[in-house]
Amino acid sequence: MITENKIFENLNFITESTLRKEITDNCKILSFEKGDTIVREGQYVKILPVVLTGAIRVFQTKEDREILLYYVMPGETCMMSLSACFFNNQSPSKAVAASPTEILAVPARLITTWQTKYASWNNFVIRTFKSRYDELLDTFESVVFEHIDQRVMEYLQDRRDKQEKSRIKISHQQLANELGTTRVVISRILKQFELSGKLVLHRAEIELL
Amino acid sequence: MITENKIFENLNFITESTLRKEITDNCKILSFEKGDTIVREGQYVKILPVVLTGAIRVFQTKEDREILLYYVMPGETCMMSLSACFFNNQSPSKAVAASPTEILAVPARLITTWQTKYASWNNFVIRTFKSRYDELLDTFESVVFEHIDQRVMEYLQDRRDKQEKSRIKISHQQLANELGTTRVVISRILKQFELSGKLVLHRAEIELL
DNA sequence: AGGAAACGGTATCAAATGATACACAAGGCA
DNA sequence: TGCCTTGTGTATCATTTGATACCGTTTCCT
Repeated sequence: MITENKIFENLNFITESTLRKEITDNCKILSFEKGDTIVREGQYVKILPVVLTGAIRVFQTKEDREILLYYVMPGETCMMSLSACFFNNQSPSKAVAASPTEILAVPARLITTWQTKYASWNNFVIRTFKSRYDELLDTFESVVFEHIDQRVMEYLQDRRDKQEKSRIKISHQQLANELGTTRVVISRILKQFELSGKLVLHRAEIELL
Repeated sequence: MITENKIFENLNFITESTLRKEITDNCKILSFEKGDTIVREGQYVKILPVVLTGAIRVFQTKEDREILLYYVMPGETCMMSLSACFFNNQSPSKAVAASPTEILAVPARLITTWQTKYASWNNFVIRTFKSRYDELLDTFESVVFEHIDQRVMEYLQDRRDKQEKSRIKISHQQLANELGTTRVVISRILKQFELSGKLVLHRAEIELL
């Protein structure tokens, strides 16, 4: 079936055929446009979104500031929702589709059931907890011990390594929102980097050298 | 037996008697003096420490700066070790006994076994992942969006609420190490708070009003 | 008692970051 | 074409935080 292909080509770590059947029987696919809000701050979460295509941006806000927590990529799920589902909690952060995105919506009640029943699902859950924690700890360390200019450079290098292109499409405002600072600060820092020959600035695009 | 009492009076969430037996058969109790290092940064972790008495302080360091991640209290375990055990990883942070501390040392290999076998253990694992994540996220938010003076006040109020005493035994240097800043900064802020009548300073002790 | 170590107060200066304001350019769209 | 939105450069000033230095006090240890 066409639907099953779409699901399991990104969820190939799910090996048990009985689990595959449970998934197709109990879950549905939801689609979001770029910019759509998937989870609001403080929302009670009833489903676990597993990304099939696209990406979800999870971030924190305070007044007009934002800071990125992480992106949920295909085959991954959202830490917030996962822990919120386990304990019927509110999500502490916002989640927005970073591009046109399709998710597999897993009903909250099945998460724990499957976890005791299927090794691969349990693995998925544990792996999510662990990698999201490590990620957050990493970001935490940067925020605590590093200056913004280093964080900017690391962010750009990280992006470059992931996309394997040295031109990164992002505006100064967006970059500020990723790092929890303001546009002016970013513009100032980027200009310094350009003057010292580390990168070249284009409109809404940064070219690392 | 006296040992079993010591173990399970703090681990009363472990209900299965078979699991209790496995614990007494396979685990041992380790004792640490205040200040003893339990896990070094970058160490491979072979056992999961579950605190029976005392407390473990888990924190990050960079040069001469420190910042608190969390305390592991009786009946709790350390997130780092847990995730390090699951994936045979290095611990990203340091752990030190905050007071004379006894731990139950669970061999790493049993963590996953028990997790699929015993509901209460699985619960313990998931609960640990979740609460440590929430804690870290909370600290993260403070560091990103708040000024140090607010963080100092929140730290003190938090301590007061936990110990139910308005006199908090802590030196300025220790407080700086909890919050990732320096002694002079803390002294300055505390003096402001004292002048504005929010607290009274004593030697190595802060009295909240 | 005497000295070392820990603790805290404070002044001075520097650096990092933030806030505000304004100007101009590029691109989209009616 | 003309206008509006978005993106960027940059100056000025304020605030926050950090670094350093020096001093006096308290506590601990021998």
